[in-house]
Amino acid sequence: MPPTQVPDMVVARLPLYLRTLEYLQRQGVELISSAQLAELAGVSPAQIRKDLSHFGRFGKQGTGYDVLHLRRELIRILGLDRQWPMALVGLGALGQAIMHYGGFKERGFHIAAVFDSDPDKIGKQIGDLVVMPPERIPHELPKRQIQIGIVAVPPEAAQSVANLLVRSGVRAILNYAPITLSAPPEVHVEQIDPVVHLQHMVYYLRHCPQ
Amino acid sequence: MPPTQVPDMVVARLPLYLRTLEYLQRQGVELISSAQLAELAGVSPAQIRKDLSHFGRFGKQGTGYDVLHLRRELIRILGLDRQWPMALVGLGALGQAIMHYGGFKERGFHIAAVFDSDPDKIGKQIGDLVVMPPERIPHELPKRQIQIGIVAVPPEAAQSVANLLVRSGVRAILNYAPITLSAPPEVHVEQIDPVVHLQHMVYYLRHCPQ
DNA sequence: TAGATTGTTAATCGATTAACAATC
DNA sequence: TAGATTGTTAATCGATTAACAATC
Repeated sequence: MPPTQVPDMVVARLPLYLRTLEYLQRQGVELISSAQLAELAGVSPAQIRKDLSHFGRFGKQGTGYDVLHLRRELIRILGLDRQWPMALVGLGALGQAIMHYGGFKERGFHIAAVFDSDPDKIGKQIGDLVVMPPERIPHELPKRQIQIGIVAVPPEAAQSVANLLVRSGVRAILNYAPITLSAPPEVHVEQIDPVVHLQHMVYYLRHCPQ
Repeated sequence: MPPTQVPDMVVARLPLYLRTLEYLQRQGVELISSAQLAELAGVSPAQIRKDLSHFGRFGKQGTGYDVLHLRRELIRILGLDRQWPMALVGLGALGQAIMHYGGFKERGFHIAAVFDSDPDKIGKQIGDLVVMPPERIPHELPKRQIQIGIVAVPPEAAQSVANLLVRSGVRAILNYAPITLSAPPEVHVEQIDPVVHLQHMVYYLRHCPQ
């Protein structure tokens, strides 16, 4: 129950469990064992039980876990029982794709402010938002209580955008620029770089027979 | 020198080092110490030296690493000294964004075949490719020597697309569908799900003061 | 040579797994 | 009750870090 100090690797797996439970719910499954859930989530049964034990006791011996109940508990633990507004910086091809990505709204996230430094884009309407210049970040973010920033600018600009976001009260940054951002320890940064994943896998294509 | 058995976590970090070296090269830096490289890559100096030691000795005591030389070595180690053609399955909003993502070509990856099951999309020209139905995957992939697949279909369809890719000789899958794919151990699967990253970070927004 | 930094070993740290008592 | 599966402890495993001899 008390999140005394949960390892970050454990927290990182909770969204995977949640996603699997949502999948099971769509399939109409009501009850699931740690063994079955582990199979679907790609981890070991012991790991699921150990991970969950950091937060409480959610199963029933001899029976397993109630899918709907465990899902609700994970939503509560992760803090997903509310909407999370985000700021998107950068409206190039990538930024526009992020802007229109359907997966956010479904799961409680939405883009509540958009910024780009291109004069041709500033003032343009996108959905129900108007593109603003980055100088407006320090004013707009606190006003809209935005704590999450998405960085989708070229790598040269990414660090200065991140600094601006941090100065404006952002505490979580999802970085799509192919560069490692530095940020104070209280700001959480995660990175999405498809090429890094591809390069990682290519190592094995080259080093494994066939 | 001999990749006797390198831990996967080490291989996973090599692309980050490579990316940092490319950044340094753009900045005109020619020589770098493990301490400086570590700072930029967001890891510890000892970890960089330990990681590299699995593959050989690339530095010079008292001096550090030659940026250009270490970059070339990492490219060779990762198997990036060639072009890698990929197959993209799914041409919804996400698939189209992936199709037009500029980061691939720059770094030696390109989409060499596109598939979608929508009759309205099949036959359409995109760049210099023609959209084909998924049934063509087993024929087209071996013909074009494609070993990498990108999955960008709805979650319900993702596992069956993955199965089809595996049967057609793919050995690496980059999965954008929000579901954990199962695949035989010789096939490497990596996942990109921005919402999982956001959910992970939100835990700390909720659990840390302020 | 003196100073700096690597490459490598040994020590520490933490995460995963195995096993089983508790219990539904 | 008998069977099944959790929650939890202890053992294992592996990754990271610290430290320093080697060496440029």
